[in-house]
Amino acid sequence: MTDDSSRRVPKFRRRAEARPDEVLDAALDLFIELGFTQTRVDDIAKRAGISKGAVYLYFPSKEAIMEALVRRAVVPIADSALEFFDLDQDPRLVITMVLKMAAHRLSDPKTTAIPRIVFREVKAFPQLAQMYRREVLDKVIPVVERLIARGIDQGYLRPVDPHLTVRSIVGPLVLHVAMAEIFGIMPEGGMHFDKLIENHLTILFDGLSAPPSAKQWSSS
Amino acid sequence: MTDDSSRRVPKFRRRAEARPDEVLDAALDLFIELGFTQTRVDDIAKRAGISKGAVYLYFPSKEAIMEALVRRAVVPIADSALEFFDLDQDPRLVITMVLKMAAHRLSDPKTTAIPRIVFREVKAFPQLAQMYRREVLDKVIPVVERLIARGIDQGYLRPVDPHLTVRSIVGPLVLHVAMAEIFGIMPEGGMHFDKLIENHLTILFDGLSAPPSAKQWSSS
DNA sequence: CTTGCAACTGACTCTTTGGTCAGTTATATC
DNA sequence: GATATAACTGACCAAAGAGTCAGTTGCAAG
Repeated sequence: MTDDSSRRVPKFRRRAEARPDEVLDAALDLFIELGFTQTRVDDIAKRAGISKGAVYLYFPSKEAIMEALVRRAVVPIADSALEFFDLDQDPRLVITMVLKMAAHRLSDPKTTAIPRIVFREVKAFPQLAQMYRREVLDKVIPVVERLIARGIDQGYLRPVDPHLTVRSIVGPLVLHVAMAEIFGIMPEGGMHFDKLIENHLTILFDGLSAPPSAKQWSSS
Repeated sequence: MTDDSSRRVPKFRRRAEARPDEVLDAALDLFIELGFTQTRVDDIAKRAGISKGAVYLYFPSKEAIMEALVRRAVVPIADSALEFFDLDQDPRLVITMVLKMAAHRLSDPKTTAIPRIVFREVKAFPQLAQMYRREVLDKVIPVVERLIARGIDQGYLRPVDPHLTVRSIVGPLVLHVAMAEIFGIMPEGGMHFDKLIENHLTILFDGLSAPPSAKQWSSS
């Protein structure tokens, strides 16, 4: 921990350079399954195929594992989300594409793993929520807001509040996942993300109200 | 603990009949603040103004406190929610009323306390989630679905999937609360529930798309 | 084969905390 | 005041689990 002399060439023999990642993978599974407090460091070690002592060669504490876990996952998320935004399209096309992509990704439990952990451990690790916010939400949300604002300017969308409208766009998808995750409430026969998105997009763009010819509705 | 003779009239002297509720109140605060595992029984006792031993006079274990806590809260929730549903109205009026009422209630952190606890402790206490589902969601959701189905039959609403549409109605509100709770993301100057609901209802009923005269959109 | 060292082990310590219980206090009744 | 007993206390115990470290193992270089 003290010297870093010239002879320390990085290609030196080493039985396992991949250990830290193996530990994080093991920890991820267990933190999802049991939560942070209920997971024993010994279990993480066992699952990673090493002893508890070895874990402490790579991480100074259990909390550090949690931190590293989220840090490792957090950066790629925003990047992969942002690549679908094209601000020069009809925003409805972009929203359609992005939601379909999101739904597809959410079919894989791995996608929701990190958010789930962050949600559950906010109180114990506020810095994780901050990190997630900074690295993911603060990057993605403004882009969506800009997309909406632009859509309004260009006459595609009615004049709505971009900030609040973000919630109307993604809220249903989040709730769909959350209800299934927490309460096991889902459509018969599966999550049917495609149907959810289709149903949601219809409402989102065209509204719930029956066409003009039907009984009217004036927003008070 | 063994006899129950005739002289045991229930009005007998007793210094505190309200103790169990006091313990639950204390536990609620602490479970929200710290989560179940991080909360010590001693802390619950202290906050309830008694000693740890006294807690065990009323509850056989720490887990039993958690269980009783949710059980106590869960029944009134559905009842108070259902009183606002009137199936013979224009469903848009009903939805508007209910969402405004919900938003008002959500301004009080107490309202979200139990759901937050249930959410955080699902893995450790699956029976809590089941209880919440049975006592709250399974009572409320079907009513909303019936409201939507009826609205479609009566020509107020377009033909959508009632089950999935529930998510489009309440998802945005849930996300609004969750984002504020977890990440501190909210509109400048406060939660502005009124504005959220207004913005959401506009979209929900009339859609995001600009009026017909503008550029068109055909749902593929 | 010998040597050197990074990688690793697992028994141990120390702290925390759920749960117990022998003893104390407060109150109602006579 | 005397007595019975419900209500309560807090010191104690035992289990669990985070973190430590003296010792062991296995690989690479000469």
